Amino acid sequence: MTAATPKGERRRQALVEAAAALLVDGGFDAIRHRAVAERAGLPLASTTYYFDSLDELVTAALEFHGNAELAYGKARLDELDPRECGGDAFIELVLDLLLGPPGDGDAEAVLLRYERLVATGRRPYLRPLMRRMSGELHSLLFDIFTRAGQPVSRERVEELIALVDGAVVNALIEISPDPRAAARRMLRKAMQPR
Amino acid sequence: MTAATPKGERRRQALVEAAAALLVDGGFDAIRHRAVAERAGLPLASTTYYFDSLDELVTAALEFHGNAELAYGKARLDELDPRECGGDAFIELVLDLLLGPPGDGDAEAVLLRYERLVATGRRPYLRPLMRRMSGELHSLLFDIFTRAGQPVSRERVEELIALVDGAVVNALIEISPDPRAAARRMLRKAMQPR
DNA sequence: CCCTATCTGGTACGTCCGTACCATTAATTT
DNA sequence: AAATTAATGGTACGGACGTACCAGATAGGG
Repeated sequence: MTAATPKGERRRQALVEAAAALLVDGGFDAIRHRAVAERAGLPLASTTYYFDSLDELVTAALEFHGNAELAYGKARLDELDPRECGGDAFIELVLDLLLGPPGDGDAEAVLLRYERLVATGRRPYLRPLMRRMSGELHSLLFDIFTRAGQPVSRERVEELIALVDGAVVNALIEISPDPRAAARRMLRKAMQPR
Repeated sequence: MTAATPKGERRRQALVEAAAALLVDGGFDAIRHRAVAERAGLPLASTTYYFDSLDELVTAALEFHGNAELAYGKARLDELDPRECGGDAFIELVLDLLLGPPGDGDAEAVLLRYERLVATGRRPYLRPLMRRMSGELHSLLFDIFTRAGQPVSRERVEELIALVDGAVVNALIEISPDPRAAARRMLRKAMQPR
């Protein structure tokens, strides 16, 4: 169900944002009617009024969060100074796009991106959305490589993404996971000139 | 709690196997007291009698399934004929170790391995176990490369594993996912002589 | 103004869950 | 055989969940 009134639209949006916040904090399973309503400061019934099912709410939350991530990526592309992308800085840029900007809750934040990919395996209804967002991310990386004076094939982009993703997933089982460091190591090795 | 009687031990084992089967079918969330009991043909209370908590049951199931996978890998290593591991056959062997033998429920089966990795991110109590199993798998692959006359560094093994894992996770969002094919493509490219 | 469509929010139903309880039975030890 | 320990299985409790319901409030168009 969609809102028909400006106020209704604002309410609906508040629910989506609350759901996205829960998604970041606790993964897909954290998105529940009651939790979303409480986080948005709205009554329980508002969640069923604006969303026909929980899946719809989950989809909206994922889309919201994905768009935010893509917007961040595009901003980074726009402000990219081709003279300043020597090796290490460029690698950090790529990591920022794939893992999000570095921070305290690093492992926690990174986890979500990969939880999303895997969770999609058991939630087919998310596939179209995930495909779209994944495609845009690939294009974004392609553009960034090109702009940085390191043109690559689309195939190569996929290869590098796979390398980073694999490094991250395998780093998650460490005692104190540092997926970003693992990804950095792999990326550095793969990108060093031969 | 552990069993003290042979019959009790058998019952406990039946529960572990039922839980492992559920794990394969439906992921971690599918392991619930009632489901395990029903699958094992035992009463609900038997699950709480032999396992102090659900986490303990989950851990036992993961360990059981992991050991089975490792045993499969070791068997493949033992029967390996160094004369028969030309390019493609060898690649399939590596894929078998990392994704399990190919089959109908391919995508479904593959999903579990990656769900495990990611789920470990939110279940710290699984980390020691996962680390052990992951380490053994790495060693196994290292041995196989060596035995096959393609010696590699441990670092290179990690790199190839990451590549496969990344390819798989990214393949999961396709309309009809074929993670094995995606992994094969990446692996082939990475291993072709330069 | 009123009427109608939209929205609000409290409440309740049915289900599933983890876990606990406990009287009974089986097995083992003394 | 008696006593002690282990195992069994039916049942119940309290909580969380998705979802439905509905009386009341609100707001825009006639």
